Order: sequence, then C-alpha cells, then structure tokens
Amino acid sequence: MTPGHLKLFDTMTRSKRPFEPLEPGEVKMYVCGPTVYGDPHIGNFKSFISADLLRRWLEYRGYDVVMIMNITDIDDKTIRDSAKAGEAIKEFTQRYTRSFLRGLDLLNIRRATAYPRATEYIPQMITFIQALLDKGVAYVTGDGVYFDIDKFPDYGRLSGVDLTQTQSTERMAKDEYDKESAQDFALWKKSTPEELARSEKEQGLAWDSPWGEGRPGWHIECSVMTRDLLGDTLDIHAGGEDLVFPHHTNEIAQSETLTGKQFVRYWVHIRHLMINGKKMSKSLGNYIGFDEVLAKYSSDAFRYFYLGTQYRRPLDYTDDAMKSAEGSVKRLENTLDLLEAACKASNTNLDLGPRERKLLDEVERHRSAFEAAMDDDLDSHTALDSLHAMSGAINDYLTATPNKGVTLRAYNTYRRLLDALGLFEKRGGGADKLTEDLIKTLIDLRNHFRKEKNYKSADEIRNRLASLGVILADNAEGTNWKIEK
RNA sequence: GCCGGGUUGGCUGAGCGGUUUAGGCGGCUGCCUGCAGAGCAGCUCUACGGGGGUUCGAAUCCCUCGCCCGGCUCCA
Repeated sequence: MTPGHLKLFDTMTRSKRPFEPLEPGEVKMYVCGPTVYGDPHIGNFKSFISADLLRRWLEYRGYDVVMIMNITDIDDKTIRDSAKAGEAIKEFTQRYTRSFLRGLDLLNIRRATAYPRATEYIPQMITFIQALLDKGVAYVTGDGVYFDIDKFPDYGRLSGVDLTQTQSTERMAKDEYDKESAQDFALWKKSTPEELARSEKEQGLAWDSPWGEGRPGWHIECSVMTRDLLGDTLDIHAGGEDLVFPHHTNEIAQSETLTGKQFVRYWVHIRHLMINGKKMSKSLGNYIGFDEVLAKYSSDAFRYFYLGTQYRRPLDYTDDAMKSAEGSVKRLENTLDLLEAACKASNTNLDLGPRERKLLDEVERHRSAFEAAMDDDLDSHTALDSLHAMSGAINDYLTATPNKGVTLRAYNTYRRLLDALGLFEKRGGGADKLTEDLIKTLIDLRNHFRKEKNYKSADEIRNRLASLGVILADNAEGTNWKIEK
C-alpha cells in the first residue's frame, strides 16, 4: 500500500487534487450525518454509503482513519415533528437515531469512530459563540445571535456563489428573523414562548446561555464537534451536495474566524439520488425507505446499485436499475462461491503451468486497474468493470481442475477488493461443526442415491435442504454447499 | 433570473476526434449436468435529445434549442 496516489475532487478548488493528509498516514474525516426527525430514506444512504466507500478506500490504501459523523437532534424539524407526534423530543430523536443505525447495519455501512449528538455539545457551543462575539464578528438581537458574514472576506468561496449577484428569493424576502443582513446566519436561536412552555416539562429543548434560553443554530454543531474530536483542521469533510451552501459555507466562516486556520483540506460532496428521473421529495411523495427496498432486493444489490455510478454523477433509482444490479452482483458473488468451494476442495493439480500463470497475470492486471480507478476520485463504476473482468478470468480458470495454492492467491485478491467495496460481508456459512457434518452426511447420502439413479430421493434431499436455506450445487469434483442468508 | 451538472442501444452504464463503436444485466443457442443451479462458448442488441456548424472524419469540438437534476438560508 503506498498512500499518496489517491486523488479526490475538492469542492473548494473545483479540481481533483492528490490526497495528502496533514499527518502522514492518518486521516481525520468528518461526515455530515442525519437530522433524526424521521426514518432515513434511500437518498440519505447514498451519502452514507459513499462516505463509507471513501473511508474503506483510505483504509485499503493504508491510512489510519478517524471518522466522525454527527447526529442532529435539535433543530426546527425535530421540535416541530416531536410535538406533532405528541412525544418528548428526546424519545423522538432517540427512536429515529436507532432507525438510522439499523439502516447502517443492514446496508453494511461500517460504523464511524463516533456519532456525537448536538445536544451533548451545548456548553462547548456556547463557548464557541461567545468567542465569536468577543471577536466582534457576531451580534445579539432580540431573537438570537447572528454571524455577520461581512466580517468574513472569503465568504461563499466554497459554493462559488457571488452573494452580491444573488437575486433575493421569495424565501429570503419572507425571512422573519431579526437580522442586520438577510444573509447573516444564526449561531443561537432564542426559544419561542411555545418552546419555553414545553421545555418546562421536558429536557432537550432549551438551554441557558448568556443570551437567554435557547438552542443552537444549525451550523454551529459541526464547527464545535469537529474541533473537539478532530482538532482545528480536518483532512476530509464530506456530505450531500445540498450542504455546500449554506451549511458548509457557514461552518467555514465560523471555524476559520475562530481558529485562524484552514478548516478543511478536502471538501467532498456527494450527488443526490433521483427516483424515476425525478428528484426525490416529500412533496412528490416519492421517498422510499430502505426497508421497502430490502424487501425486494438484497443489501448487496442495493450497495452495488450505488457503486455502479461514481459518487459525483447522477444516479436514478428505478426498478430496472435495481434488477440489473441484482443480476450483476449475483454474478460477482457466484465467483466468490466458486472460489470458496475450490479452496475447500481437495485436488491434485500442483502445477504452475500456462493456465495458472495466465490467471495470476490477469488477476494482477485487473487488481491494478481496480486500484487506479478507485484512486481516481473513487471511480467505483470503473472499478466494478475490473472486478467483473477478474471474475470472468477466475471463472474461466475454475472450469478445469485448479491448483489450490493459485486459487487461494486469486481468492485473497478478489476478497480484498470486495471488502474495499463492502460487498458480500454477510455471507452464509458460519455453520458450526456439527451442522457442517450433518450437511456433509446428507450430501453423501444423496450422492449415494444419485449413484443408484434414485433421483427422486436425491432431489428430495436437495429440495428439503433448500427449504432450510442450504443450497447444494453439483459439479465434476463433487457437491458444493452453502447456507443462504 | 443567476450558477453548476446531465441527456448514449430492451435496461444499466463507459467512451470525451479516427483500431472490435466497452463492461454488466436481460434475451437466444450450444457445451456441461440424471435434473437443477453455477460456469464456459457463441449469438443477439449498432445507440448516441433536436437542429445547425468545424473537420478528410464527431457520440466525442463549437453554436443553438429542448428536457432532466442540483444550488441560490436550514433538504443527505
């Protein structure tokens, strides 16, 4: 593993840049996580899977990655919807946090190092905001504390939006907040009378501060939590494309004003998912939850679907696309089945002949192409091409009696690349010794029936095992089995 | 209105001036198999949103029009 070849597209410079962390060999990575006010949908998970892919690839490349993902559990929507549900905000957000974590596990998304929640960082936020006030870049009004963007000369550079040219939108015109400039953003919001009334009965809604009871603005949590957990400068900050402006733009203004240091070295933004050619939105009623998808397709197919397109390119969720992904991923998994079976089987091919050399050459060649693709701003689509090519070469090799040692080499490489993509982590198997022996006994019995041409009994054994999730497959060398998940 | 991304065969999705116009899925045929599954071999599928232009030659460059997606203050 030679770190240093990876190139990432950085939103700030709008270009692919060679990735180099501040500390050699270590990556400090922060990903904007969910606001827990409802069950996450498959669009949210595109960001999380892409971030997971980046993290896995950095680890493949030998970096030690610390990854933090925030959970926003206090904001307008959590307040509004918990009230609507007639539930205490804390219970409400905890419920949806669990739902989010469940989704991560179902989709083989590796857990981040930590998931800090906004409500656990209120004292640090207050300190942070006070420091900004002391620097004279923020001001207090009747309804909150605001950051004065005129005090940050570089404001808006990330998004490329020239704010002096921006047309005032209807939303901005209707802005009810008490700000000096429409574009200033809230650091702290004073509680409304309704919120105060509610907070007498439950916690997690309002906190004391030098500016009165209230709650944090949206952007401050990320600036505070990144600093606390990762330091002043992050190597990578990732999130959905919608966060470029205003969220990340405002984070930069806050953090860099406070620390005087570069906040983030590489900004990674992930393109949103579409559905049937349309944007996914609540108003169109076309939001889909991951449970709905997993009821029809495997989690590997779902992951493959996301991997089938580079993370900055548009991706459209359709039934056809999912079916196609299911077929493609099955093909890759079949190769894994064949490899595992070949590694278990006993055979007498001990040669390193032309077939073996050819296989090893091809495996190397495709591995190298895979790595080059992933190094090129995580081009998972091209990487999958190499994986399919490798799969074909392996299948071809396994049509004749393989050399077990050579097979093992191919397996190790193939498996490592699959791990980098997060595919087929939850494999069947995992049977205990007794179960394994019982299955083998039944296979022997069945093969005995087959030899006697008693196919009725042989098929009954196969069918009944299949109904238990144990799949048998005959080949020239014998019978392979696996347990389906 | 402004800024950015996209528009490719039955589906998915590369190509970014000219060798076979990828790969995968699907479909078909053959091999293998008692059958099934998987695999292998072969075939099918000749497309580039519309209209102009540049060029010996364009999906690929330029112009123009259309459509889709995102951002323009709280949506991953």
